[in-house]
Amino acid sequence: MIDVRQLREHADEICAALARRGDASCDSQIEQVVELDRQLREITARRDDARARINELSREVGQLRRDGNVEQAETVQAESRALGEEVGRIENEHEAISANMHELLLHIPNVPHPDVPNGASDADNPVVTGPFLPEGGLDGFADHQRVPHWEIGEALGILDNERATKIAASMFTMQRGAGATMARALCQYALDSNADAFEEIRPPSLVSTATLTSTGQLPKFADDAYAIERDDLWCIPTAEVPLTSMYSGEILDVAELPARFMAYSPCFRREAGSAGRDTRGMLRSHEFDKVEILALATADQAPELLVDMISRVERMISSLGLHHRVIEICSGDLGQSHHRSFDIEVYAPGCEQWLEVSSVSWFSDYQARRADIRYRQVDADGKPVKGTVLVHTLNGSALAVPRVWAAILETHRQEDGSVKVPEVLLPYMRGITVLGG
RNA sequence: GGAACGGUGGCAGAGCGGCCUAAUGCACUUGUCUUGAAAACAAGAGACCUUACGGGGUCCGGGGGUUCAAAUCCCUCCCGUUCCGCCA
Repeated sequence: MIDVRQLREHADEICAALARRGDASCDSQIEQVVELDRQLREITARRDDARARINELSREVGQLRRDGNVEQAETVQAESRALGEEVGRIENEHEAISANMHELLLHIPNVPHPDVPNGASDADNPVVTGPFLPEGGLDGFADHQRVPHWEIGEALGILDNERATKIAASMFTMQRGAGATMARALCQYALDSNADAFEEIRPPSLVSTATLTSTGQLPKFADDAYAIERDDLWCIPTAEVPLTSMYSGEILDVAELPARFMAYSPCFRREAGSAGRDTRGMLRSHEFDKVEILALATADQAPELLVDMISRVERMISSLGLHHRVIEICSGDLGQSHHRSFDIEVYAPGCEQWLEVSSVSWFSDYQARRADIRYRQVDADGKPVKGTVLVHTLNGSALAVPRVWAAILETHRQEDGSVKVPEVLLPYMRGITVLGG
């Protein structure tokens, strides 16, 4: 959510910033919110005055009854009762306006960072780092690398999606043998690589409706999540969901910031609307493994953390011997909650496409307002300052297993058809150095 | 799943229709005293909304109800502890 107070005072600037997203409906929504906010404050004032009067009268009644003056007490009670009915009416009005305003606010997207490039769609996302490719560029890959991973996986007996489909449904995957080992090795490697700065969390994989609303998946994207209706729980689509909500409703000490967390988790996505797309191999599936990194920070700390998180992902991808580039998401392609966002893409020579393997994003205080995560500031002497401030949140995938797994198969396939395991994964591979060797 | 008991300020913990504008203790902050500290004494201290910056309102797990008035009574949901059952 964006800040209503900001909206009140700088509506024009916010409208202009949101216009860059290319969504024309924002102007009228903001106009409505500003008007509802005005009404709400007026009604709140009326309600509070009436309540103050009731409190006063009730105290009077108490005193009169103690004094034994029953008759006068009853007169005052009658007055108070009438006021109570009035408050009830005002409250209903207040409730209606407040709900209306909240609903509108939930749909107004975050303001893009000033440095976000203008653009209409993903076609306009500029490459900001790389591409890092072999000599000869996209033509520099050898013929033995130009085999799609689903063919490699099947030939080596380490991918068995047919059986995954049999026991679950289409778009579920299953790795076996050394393939399964390598999938797990990737998770361990990603966790170990970030353990210097991030606390490891093993969060719940099912969360409440309230939790899924805090991070913005609900109410708008309910169709994309698996629901367990009987118990009113949802399967998490990413560890971002439980990690962001860990401190919801809490007030942190500024000394605790930046607070950095990482978690391995399974991720469940219904992929509604994606049926039939990327159905082969590992490019898109209903359940996959991912290691997520996330930070709660002050506004000042956020830009530096963003850069750090991106370079962590880049280093990891490079260390696996993969070819990558970093693109910045342009204003028209930016997700609803995002303030600024970068994708790390890996080139998969077998299926001949750039695969999005990570998205690192800065949400400013947009998520924190929804999740109510704040911190207390201190002054120059280190003493707590009155009041609280919302944190900024950042997160990104440190490593999403399936697409990296696929890129490894294709990139490191050797002339004899086997696949060389990247050196950094060897400590987790139980002695396996080659898949299918 | 069954039963019992709980959920109150940073923590502990009283209150069980009206001086609750929430006792008391610990921790905290600021003063006084002191060379400094400790101790003692005194005062203060939360969050949120709103404001004509004087204030006003809300917050005792959540929601609803009874009442002139609810931390306190009623309903309901959530969470916790203990015991039983079941289980990895």
